[in-house]
Amino acid sequence: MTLILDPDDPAGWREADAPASSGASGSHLTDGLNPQQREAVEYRGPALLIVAGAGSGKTRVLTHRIAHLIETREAWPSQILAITFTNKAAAEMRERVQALLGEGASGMWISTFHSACVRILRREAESLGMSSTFTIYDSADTRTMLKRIIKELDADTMGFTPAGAQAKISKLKNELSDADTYARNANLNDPQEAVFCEIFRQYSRRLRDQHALDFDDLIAETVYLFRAFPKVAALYQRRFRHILVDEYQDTNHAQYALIRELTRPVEREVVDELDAHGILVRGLTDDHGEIPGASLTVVGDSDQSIYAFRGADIRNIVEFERDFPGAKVVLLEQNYRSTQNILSAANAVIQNNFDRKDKKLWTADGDGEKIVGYTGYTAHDEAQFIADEIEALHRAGVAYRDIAVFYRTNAQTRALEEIFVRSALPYRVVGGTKFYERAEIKDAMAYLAAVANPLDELALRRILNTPKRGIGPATETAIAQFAEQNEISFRQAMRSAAELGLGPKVRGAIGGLADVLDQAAAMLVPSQRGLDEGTNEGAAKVSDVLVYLLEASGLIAALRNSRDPQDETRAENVEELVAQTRDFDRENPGATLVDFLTQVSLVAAADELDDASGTVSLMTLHTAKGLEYHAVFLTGLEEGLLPHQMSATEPGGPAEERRLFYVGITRARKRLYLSLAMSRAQFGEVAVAMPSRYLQEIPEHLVDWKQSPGMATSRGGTQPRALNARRPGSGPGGAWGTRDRDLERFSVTRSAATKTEWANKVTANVRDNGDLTLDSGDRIRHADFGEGTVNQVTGEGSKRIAHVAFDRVGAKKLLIKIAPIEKL
DNA sequence: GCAAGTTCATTTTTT
DNA sequence: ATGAACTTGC
Repeated sequence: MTLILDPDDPAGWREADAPASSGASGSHLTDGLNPQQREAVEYRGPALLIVAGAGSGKTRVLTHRIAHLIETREAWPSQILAITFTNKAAAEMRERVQALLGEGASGMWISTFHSACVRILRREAESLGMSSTFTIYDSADTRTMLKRIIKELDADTMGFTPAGAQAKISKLKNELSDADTYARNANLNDPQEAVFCEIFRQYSRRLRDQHALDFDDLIAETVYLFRAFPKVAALYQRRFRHILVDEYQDTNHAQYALIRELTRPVEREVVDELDAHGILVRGLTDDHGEIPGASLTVVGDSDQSIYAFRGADIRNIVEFERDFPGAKVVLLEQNYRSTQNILSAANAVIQNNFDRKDKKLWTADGDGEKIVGYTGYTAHDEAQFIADEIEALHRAGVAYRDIAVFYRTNAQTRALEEIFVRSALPYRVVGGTKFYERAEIKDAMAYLAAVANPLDELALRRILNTPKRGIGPATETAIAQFAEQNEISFRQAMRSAAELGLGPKVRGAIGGLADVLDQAAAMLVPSQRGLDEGTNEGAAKVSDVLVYLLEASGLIAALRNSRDPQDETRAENVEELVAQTRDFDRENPGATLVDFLTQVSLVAAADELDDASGTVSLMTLHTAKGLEYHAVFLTGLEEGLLPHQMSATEPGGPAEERRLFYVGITRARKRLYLSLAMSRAQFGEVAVAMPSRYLQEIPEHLVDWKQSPGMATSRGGTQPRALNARRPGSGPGGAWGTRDRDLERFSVTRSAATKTEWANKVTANVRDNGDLTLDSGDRIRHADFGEGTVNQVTGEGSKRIAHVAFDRVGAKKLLIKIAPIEKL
């Protein structure tokens, strides 16, 4: 029996074969599963909720369920829509399903909410009166727009900020509200409200004029499309017979509504109409001539809901049974990831959250090692402990890629990075400063965006004077006004530069830019054959267009010829972008420029993770969701950081922070480290930090404190000290969280000294030992570690690493080029 | 219109 | 402490 796959049209599939009996062909898909997992794979019905505790094998269940549906011939791959949280998770799921089936399963839609919606919207753009090449604006783009709007409306005098307006608009869109709906219910007598309505309206209008959508629109517009055009909706309702949603606890109202629309039955009249248009419906209809709603499977864990700030509504999962009457619920509680000690800690912490269904993770694999705790004097001290422990793990055979360091805020990476660089520890920050957020990359991308969508005013204004070509703000405003008055686009107004009464130099510059963009656009037109066949044949590759734009616009030349030393790095970054477009062209033959722009817009932090890289991963607790590591370090476990200061005022804030901690704990397979600092620099000021309240929720016997908060404050002589501890002082034994003025003073001096010597590694110049040569046997002195003997030197050039046995603190690895050392 | 100097806010998490 | 944003002088 062969599967004949027609990815985009499952028409006629019923005639192909009678479904095989599920037992026989699906057995290898249920072997080795526990009874609950097996039920989750085999259950058939309109709605299924899988409550999957952390590490309970939910990805396995999902992939097996999909494969089972296909192998039993209950569904064609093209009838399956699976929604994951990140593109990486989607790719992984696709691979695993294909591995289970042993053959290609093309036609399945496995993607994020956003990617799936873009795909639908580009296809159906016409219905919405929009170009299929619409631009997707990221949060930086929308903030720029809002900034302009607020300025023009003088709304800043009323206390409006771009960030504030952005948050509020995003929240409204996630509730499926729009500018008009909002204005109708708003109290317009309140001037504050009235101005906000105007901001919202302007913002929406500009997006529409520029054929651009923001992140929230991607979901909301798809819902709108389905509600306004039942026939369009019916195409997708008919196609997707099985919808599976992962991380359901983090869906917001708009996403919930989208799922509701997709699982709606197709009414008889619409079915008839589809039939009349030659769309096959035979075999899909029930006795009433309707196409029944798709079957829905959602997987989630309300204890891991950590995106309420972004509109995620925990009620979606809590009230699933009410929303979908007759839904089956399967509970997965057995954990296959972590040791019992780690799970006991996680259970103890999450138990403190009220109104949750009691649920306890358990494993059959034994207690494992104790959790390790450490309290540093400063963030640098904490980071040093982490670096040392990572080295110890590595020596014990744990690969770097199997180790991760988590933190609450991105700002915490600084201290960690400084110490990791100095310790020659290979690491990678996931998320954080993203490549595509760099100014020079955004510039280059804006050129591409302006070519792909000529109505994209934001992109045009960005590149208008980048590189510098003598077009200043005055000229920019003049063009914008001319466009407004004549009701033409910004791009068209540029063509009319002659009518603006500008000088010949400026006019030439504008014309030159317009010509470059026209030329690039011409490169992208497919050949006649491509046009006839609706393919992209004959169109220039993305990399070729980018190279043309960079050279013809003078952008790359400006960076190369600049005397600003940072521009050299920027030129390299732009070249890296060119390399990335080449990769894209190679991996996606026939893909368009718009495809490239879409992919870039929708990358998530976790998508950057490269499993093959031999590096330690650093990321926020949010990014860590869904991942797992052999060893996990949870850092900065202090009041004000976790729970974060900002969460205190939010209703449900502290509970969500606790879930965040819970998510962090449950990422660890074998080893878990909890660390904090007694003092932390914030805004350049050093402040005393208190241990996080959540630490006390972990039973004492589970944690082995190498240096407890009490020890760190008292610095008593009998206690084990930090590996690079300062002189132990004397003093009364401090309790959990007591202050110590000596400590404060000490920390300030230490960190200040370190800071001056070790300015930021990216921007400022780092200490450079240059050609310092070291050999085994040499004696050196280190700023922090004191004197020691070099055992060995490895690596080449600037990557040479000294393996040093220090007299006081033992063995360390140092990057010779930048370590604060001198030869004695 | 541009470069250098000064002020100022910034830090919660992200598709 | 740092980088963005604004002001001042050429």
